Amino acid sequence: MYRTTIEDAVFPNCPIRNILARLCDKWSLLVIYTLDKAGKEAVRFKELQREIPDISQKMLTVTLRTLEDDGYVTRTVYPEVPPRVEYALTARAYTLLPHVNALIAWALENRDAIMEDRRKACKK
Amino acid sequence: MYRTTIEDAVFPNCPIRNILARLCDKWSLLVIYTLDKAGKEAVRFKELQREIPDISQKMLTVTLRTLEDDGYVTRTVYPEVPPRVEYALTARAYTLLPHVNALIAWALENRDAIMEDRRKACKK
DNA sequence: CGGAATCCCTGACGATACTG
DNA sequence: CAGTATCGTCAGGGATTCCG
Repeated sequence: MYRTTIEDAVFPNCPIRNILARLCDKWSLLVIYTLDKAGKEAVRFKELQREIPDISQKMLTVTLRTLEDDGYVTRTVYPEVPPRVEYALTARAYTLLPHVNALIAWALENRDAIMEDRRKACKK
Repeated sequence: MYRTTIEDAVFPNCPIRNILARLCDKWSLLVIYTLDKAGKEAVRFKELQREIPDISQKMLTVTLRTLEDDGYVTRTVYPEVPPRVEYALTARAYTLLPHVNALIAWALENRDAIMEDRRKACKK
């Protein structure tokens, strides 16, 4: 199973590439947002899948592992049968969340106008 | 020449997927940031390439066109020889910029800690 | 100078099947 | 339940060439 690359080759210190580009893959922001929205301390794997119905099970696993690697998420395995695994946001993730939520709010406000522009551009 | 997809199939109204995921490709944020950083009204194509040396000419073109489609950037062609084309951020882009800059600042603050976590995770 | 067109390839991602 | 393993696809992206 793969994970995304560790560092950008040409600009190893570029915060946009090394930190933001990683958060900006297809699913990461959505997973963080969903974990927060749940309003609980911890969320089970299956529950996340229900909240994001069109993510594949593989990509949910990979995304969570990558988020764990970068310290946004903790993964807790309870030695039960059947197994129970819970994911929770870290303190770091909570300092990021206001910015993410601001972005989402901005996107919501501008969605209609942007989609309209996009449609126009598409017809040309 | 391709451009990224227009709408997300399953959640056509999801602001994260339709607006943010588009901004979060490999180059868009960096181009917006670079246009802003230049501190001018308009920036020429070649100049952008110099500022982002490892972007290919094709991807710079595609990224700029997509940003134009979504109304973040204007493209002005001057009928000269040799041709001159200038790109500028729109008002919409300027309302987005504070959020982007906040994210970049956050990434800078947390870069060392995140990279450290990432390295540890990598060794396991 | 600022592209467009073409070719090509990697890796991100999905689907499916299997497992402790 | 929460994964891992395997395989296949294809779109994102690079390199190169050509053009007004």
